[in-house]
Amino acid sequence: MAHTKTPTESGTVFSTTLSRLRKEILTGAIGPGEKLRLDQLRTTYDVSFSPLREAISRLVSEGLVLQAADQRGFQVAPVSADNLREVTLLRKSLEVIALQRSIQHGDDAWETEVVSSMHHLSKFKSRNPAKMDDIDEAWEGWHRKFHTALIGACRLPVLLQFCDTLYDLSDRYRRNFLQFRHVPRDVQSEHSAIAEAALNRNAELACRLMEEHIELTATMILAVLPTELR
Amino acid sequence: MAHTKTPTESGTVFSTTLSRLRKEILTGAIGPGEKLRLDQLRTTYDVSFSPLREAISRLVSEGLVLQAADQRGFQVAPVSADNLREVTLLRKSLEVIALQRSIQHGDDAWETEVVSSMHHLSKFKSRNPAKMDDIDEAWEGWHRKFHTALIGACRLPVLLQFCDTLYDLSDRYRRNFLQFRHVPRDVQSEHSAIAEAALNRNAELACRLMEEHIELTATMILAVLPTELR
DNA sequence: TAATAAAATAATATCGATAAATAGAAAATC
DNA sequence: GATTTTCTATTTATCGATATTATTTTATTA
Repeated sequence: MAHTKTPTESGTVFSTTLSRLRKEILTGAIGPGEKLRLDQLRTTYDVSFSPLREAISRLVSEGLVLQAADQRGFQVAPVSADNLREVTLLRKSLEVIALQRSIQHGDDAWETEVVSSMHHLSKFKSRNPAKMDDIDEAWEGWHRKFHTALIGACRLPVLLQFCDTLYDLSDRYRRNFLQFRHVPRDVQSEHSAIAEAALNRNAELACRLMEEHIELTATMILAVLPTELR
Repeated sequence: MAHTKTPTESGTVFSTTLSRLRKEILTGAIGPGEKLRLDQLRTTYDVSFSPLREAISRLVSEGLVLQAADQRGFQVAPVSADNLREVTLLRKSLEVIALQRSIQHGDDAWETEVVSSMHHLSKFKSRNPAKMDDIDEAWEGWHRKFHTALIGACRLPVLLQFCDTLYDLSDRYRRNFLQFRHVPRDVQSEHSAIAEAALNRNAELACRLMEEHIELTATMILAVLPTELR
């Protein structure tokens, strides 16, 4: 079978499989606690075991997948209020460190990135519940870019890695439990306030706003989290 | 070939390969920046590609191995003063959070673990430079157990994972650059002071001592780090 | 009928082989 | 002589098959 590669997909089988798996877990297409059946995934993704297992193995380090005991495979990490609280606590602690340094070191390129991602994000007036899928995916992309841009100039690559992991871990909660609900909140203003403070090099304010932003999201998720998970 | 399994080795091929690789990188048996030749490792460890690559993939997430561009394999993460400074900064930030909570929540089992690992560690009067290998490996084991025990009761599993990763990352510097040097320092006293403060539930003191302990080690490594790495 | 054991089934972990890509060496060109 | 090009050798990434382990089903016994 001549494998006809989709032009948009590039890189190795491993990396595309990793992205695909991560996305399915973040969106909830593969739900919390769900068992990962290797043979089924292998068929669905049309790949062999090696790159599939390699991808899953990465997600284990990231905490999105749990490795059961030997010979008993993998499962998507379960969700719980405790886990969300921990992830939120860590995200606040680490993003504040990163943001503070980023504001300190940020150069022109950094400002450009912040302004640009902020601009793209602000173009989504209201997240139209009609044609959700496409728009949502785009919004999610820019939202992540925005948060990444803000802390991107901190010059601490290991920390950025941690922040990225924590973003994924909390993102899963938001996308699984907050997606289709009406939230009484002006996220747009929160974002622009953070961006403004950052660009004005007001580190203290920016960090405080960021903490509040992260905390508020977590609070809203906790409020709607099924009781059996609390 | 009937694969005769060594009785001491247990678990999957993957997990033993992961441990072995990690150890070789931490000790410097495979040095910083060194390329990982898959076929050579495969022969040395007598395993096949799948579990080998899976193990390497994990080490990439941990930051001990770098994945080069597609199709260009892996290399052990290089060392640099900047990286050591970052890892030190993060270790201090995160271990303090963990230690503070651990002191807050620690129960009898926690106290026992701390006392026990402290005791074992203190039995190594001076690290005899003669029969280094065996003694050093044992000391390294208890040293890690001690640090793990201190923060073990924090009830933040994700944080513990981060701390473990950071311990590895800084441990590599210590074992590669400080091992055979005489250090003008009473590490034993530092450890017992931290343990005492923790058991007395004096979180503030314990955290301060821990920060100093981590910082001091880093300072000494930086002092002897080859100039081209600074 | 409940509990246990045996057999069948399904899933995982690992292997050895193949295909694809890169890096290095030799030849050709300017 | 330096630079580019082609060919070869090495190395990586991926595959499909096999062996091992867990789970479910069926049969057996108390």
